[in-house]
Amino acid sequence: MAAAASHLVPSVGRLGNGDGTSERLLDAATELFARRGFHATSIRDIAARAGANVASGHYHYGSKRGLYLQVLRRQFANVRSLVDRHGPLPPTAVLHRRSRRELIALLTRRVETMIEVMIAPPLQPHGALMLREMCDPTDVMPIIVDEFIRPQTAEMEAIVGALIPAAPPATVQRCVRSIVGQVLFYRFVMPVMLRMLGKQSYPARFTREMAAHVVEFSLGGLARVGRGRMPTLTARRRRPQRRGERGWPRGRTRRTRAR
Amino acid sequence: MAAAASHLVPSVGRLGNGDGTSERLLDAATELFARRGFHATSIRDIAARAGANVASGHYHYGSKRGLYLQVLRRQFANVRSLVDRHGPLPPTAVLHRRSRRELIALLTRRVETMIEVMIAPPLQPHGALMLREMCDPTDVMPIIVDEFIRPQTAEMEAIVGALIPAAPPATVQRCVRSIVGQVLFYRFVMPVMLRMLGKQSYPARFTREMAAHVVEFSLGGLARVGRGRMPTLTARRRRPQRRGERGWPRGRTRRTRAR
DNA sequence: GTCTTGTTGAAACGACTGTTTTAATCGATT
DNA sequence: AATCGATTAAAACAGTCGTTTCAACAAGAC
Repeated sequence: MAAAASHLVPSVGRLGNGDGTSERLLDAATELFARRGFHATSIRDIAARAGANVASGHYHYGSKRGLYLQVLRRQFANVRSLVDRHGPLPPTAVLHRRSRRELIALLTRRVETMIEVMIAPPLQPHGALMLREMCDPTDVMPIIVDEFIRPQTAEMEAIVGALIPAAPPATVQRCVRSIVGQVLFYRFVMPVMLRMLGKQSYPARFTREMAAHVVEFSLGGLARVGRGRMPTLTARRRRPQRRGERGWPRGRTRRTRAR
Repeated sequence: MAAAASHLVPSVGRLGNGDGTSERLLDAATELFARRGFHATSIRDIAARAGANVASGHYHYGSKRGLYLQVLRRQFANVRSLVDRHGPLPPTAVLHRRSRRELIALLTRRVETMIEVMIAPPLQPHGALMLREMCDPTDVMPIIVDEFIRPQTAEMEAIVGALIPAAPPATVQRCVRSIVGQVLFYRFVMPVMLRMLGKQSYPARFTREMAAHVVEFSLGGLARVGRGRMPTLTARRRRPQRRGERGWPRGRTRRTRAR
C-alpha cells in the first residue's frame, strides 16, 4: 500500500532521469507498447527489459493500464514541447499582416517539424503510439485531443487562414486537414511505403523531398480552393446556381452517390 | 485431420453464402478482428458469436492466425472487386489523349470510391483491418501490397500522369500520395476527427464535401507542382535568376534544414 | 538499538489463452 | 442397413496473463 508510488501522484512532468526503477519501467514500457501494442506486451516483458520485478509495475503505476496511460501522457508532453520549441505563434490579427513569404515560411516550418517528429528516422515512439491510439482509443485520447491536437490545429488554421483570407472557416479547416493528411499519410502507411520503396526506413533525402513536395502541393491547393467562394466540382461557373445555396458552404452537387 | 477444412484448400473466393459454420466463423472473425484487433479477440468470442464450438475455428482454418489471414484475404478481395466495378482503366497512352474534363471525372470517381469504401458510413471492416495491419504488419501485408495497393497506385498514377504530362514520374508519385493521403487521413484519425466534430460517425454531408474538397485542393496542387521540371528543394534555379520568382514551379529555397 | 516508511524480490492465485483430444453426430454412398 | 468421411461437441491440456500476497531489505527518525 505504498504511498509514494507515482500512480497516486500524477506528476506528469517527471524528467527522464533514467535511473530509478519507475523511470526504467516507463522507458521500457514506452518502447514495448510502441513496438508491439498494449495487448501484445506483457508486464513481464516490461519488467525484464527494465531489470525490475514483475510486481514493480503494479507498485509504481497501479496497473498495466495505468502504466500505459502514463506512457502516453509523457510521450505527448514530449511532442508538445518539441513542437513549441520555436516559441508561440503570433496572434491571428498579426498573422494577417504578415507577408505571403513569411506565412509560407511559417507553414513550411510546421510541416518540417511534423515530419521530423513523426516520420523522419530515427523513429520516435510518438507515431506508433498515436497510430495505436487511433486503432483502440483509450481514456487518454480525449486528453490528447484537447491538450495537443486542438491547439496545434488552431495554429495551423491561423497560418492557413492568413494565406487564404478570403476563404470561409470551413474551407480553412479542410485545407489544414489536407496538409496534415499528406504528412501523416507517410507515417500511417509506413510499412506499405517502405516495402514499395524497398527500404528499411525513410532515407533522409526522401523525407526532405517529401517536405518540399507537401508544401508546394499545398500552396497550389490553397491557391485554387482559397479564392472566396467554394468552387464546386464540375463547376458550372458562378451563375446559374440553381439549387439555392449562397456560394460557399454549398458542397458539390450530382455525382454524390457514386453509382 | 479432416480433409475438407478450408485452410487446406486456399479457395480465396468463397462467396458469402452466410450459412455454413465456416462462413459464420469468417463473418464473426471479420467483425471482431476489425473492432478489437487480433490479440484482443479470442477464438472463444468468435465461436460464440458464430454460434459454433471453440474447436471449429481450428478445424476450418487451422489456427487463429490462419483465420485472421483468411479474413484479410477475403476482405481485400472484396475491396478490390468494389473498386474495379467500373471496369478497367484505359491504358496510359489512351488516357493521355483524353480531355482534361474527362480525366478530372476519372480522378473524382476514384476519390469518391475510396471515400465510399473506406470512410463513409456504414463503416466497412476494411478500414479498421487495414489500419491494424499498419500497426502490426503480418504475412498478408506483402500480398496486399502486390495484389491491391500496387495496381491501384499504378492506375492513380496513370490518371494523375495524364493530368500533368510534363511532370517527371517521381513528381507524379508524390502527387498520388498527396491525394490518397488526404483521403486516408479521415479514416486514420477518425476517432480524433469525430470527437472534434462532436459526432458518432461522419455525416453524409461531411463526406460529400470532403470528396469535393480533396479533388479541388488536389487539382490546385497538381497545377502548381505539375509544370515540367521537378522543383528540387534547394533548387539552385537553372540559372542565376535571383529570387525574382517566375511564379509557378519554383520550389522553395532555403529553409530546408529546419533549424 | 527499535520503529517506521518506502521499495524490492519471489512465489503463488485464479482466470483466460490457443490448441488438442476424443467421442458423438450427420449425410451420402455402397 | 451398413459404412465411411466430414463435421460438430465437450472436455481437458499446458501455458501465460494481470494481479496479489508477503517476506526481506534499506534508510532515516527517535
